[in-house]
Amino acid sequence: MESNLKRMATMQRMQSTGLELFYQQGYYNTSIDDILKKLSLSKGAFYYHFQSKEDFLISIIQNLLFQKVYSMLVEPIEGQEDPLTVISKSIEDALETAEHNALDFGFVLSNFITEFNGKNPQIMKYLMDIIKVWEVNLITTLQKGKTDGYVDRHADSEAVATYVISSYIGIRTLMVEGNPRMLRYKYIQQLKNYFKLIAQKAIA
Amino acid sequence: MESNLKRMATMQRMQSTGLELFYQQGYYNTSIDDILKKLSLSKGAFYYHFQSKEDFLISIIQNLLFQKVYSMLVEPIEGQEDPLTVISKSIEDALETAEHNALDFGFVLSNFITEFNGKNPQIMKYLMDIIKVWEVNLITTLQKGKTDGYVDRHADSEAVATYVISSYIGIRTLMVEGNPRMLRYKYIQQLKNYFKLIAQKAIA
DNA sequence: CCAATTACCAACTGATTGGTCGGTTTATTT
DNA sequence: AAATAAACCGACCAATCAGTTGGTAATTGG
Repeated sequence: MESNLKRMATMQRMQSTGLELFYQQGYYNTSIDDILKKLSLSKGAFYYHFQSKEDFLISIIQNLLFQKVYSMLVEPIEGQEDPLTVISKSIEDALETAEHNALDFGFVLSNFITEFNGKNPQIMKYLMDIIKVWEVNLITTLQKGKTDGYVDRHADSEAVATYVISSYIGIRTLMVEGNPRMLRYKYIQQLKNYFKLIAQKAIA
Repeated sequence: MESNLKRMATMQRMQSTGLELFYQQGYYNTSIDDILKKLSLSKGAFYYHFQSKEDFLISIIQNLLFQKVYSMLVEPIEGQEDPLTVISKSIEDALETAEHNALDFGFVLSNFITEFNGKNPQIMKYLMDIIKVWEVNLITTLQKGKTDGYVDRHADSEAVATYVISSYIGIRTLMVEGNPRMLRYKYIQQLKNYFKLIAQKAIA
């Protein structure tokens, strides 16, 4: 029974390192040996815990990635009033994380979408499901914002959500090169401008 | 002298097929044999014309990709009056191309950026240079739009350009899955809303 | 304390890849 | 027509990779 803990601990270590390397080098460009070398583990250990490289990836997406995206981009918005403020805040936080050090999980997600597009429909489904959760939450929050008087009633919540997600994915793609700090500043500035429009009456 | 034409023709065929497969399957996931098989050519032919796979890719980026992005996203805007209208038109056209059939080169560009990020700085530079050309052109056109009275003088042209590029890259990433037609519609709708703001006075 | 289960090791396999090389065919020049 | 060069062929090499297998070390329950 206690061994179950060790099993989980080892699997977690593998998943965590796997996500890190998959993010840095891409899934197809990262060999299982790369991951194992970093952990000082052997092939046998890997295939004892996971059926295949793909099975390993799926477990990472559904366990690690989903949770991280959720806690970073969904939870901070959920049920809050003044949606436009909390949405821009959550995105700004995500971009700041990205700028300072390392793993911005929203970006990991969009990287994976790009990498697996047209190659692995099953993986794509898991990834798009995470996007969907974010999207639905944005829409719900925006709609609630309408009844609470924060959002213009004429705004198309679905379209706004799409636009927000798009611009976030795009700015993260651009931030990999160039001056991330400046890019973030410019981006947030325009996002807030855009939100002003939605907060107004009878324009959107 | 005449043989030079044959050389160029063969190289063009290789580059064209190469770009198509690199776009569909990714660079690292496409073997040289994949390309040669499609062209009924041999390894020898490939290495007669190109030094390496990487050299091949660079030639594709600098010859094919650059020109295509330029003619699709830069040229239609260049020197035109009423910048906001022509910009949204050019993006709408690009998305329509993407939706209907095949190669949307702006998206090829952003796919490559994602794939080579952190792996090949040299390739990244070539790719970001193309983005830069687009960005500079957007900024120039927006600035000209200010003096011509189409764009609000208070608008931050650089920030607007960044925001436009970001959202385009993002929506294309999303369009790979889901309903591309609807996504395009929603996106363009919001882009035009955003542009209304910039056309107004003293807000942006 | 011992047997059984869990966790892990590391050599190996078969397939794929980028790249090489000696040779053949096709076109051009003289 | 002969000689030269350009264009292409395809077998081969070394490296890499996902996955297998037969074993060993550590843990645990009886």
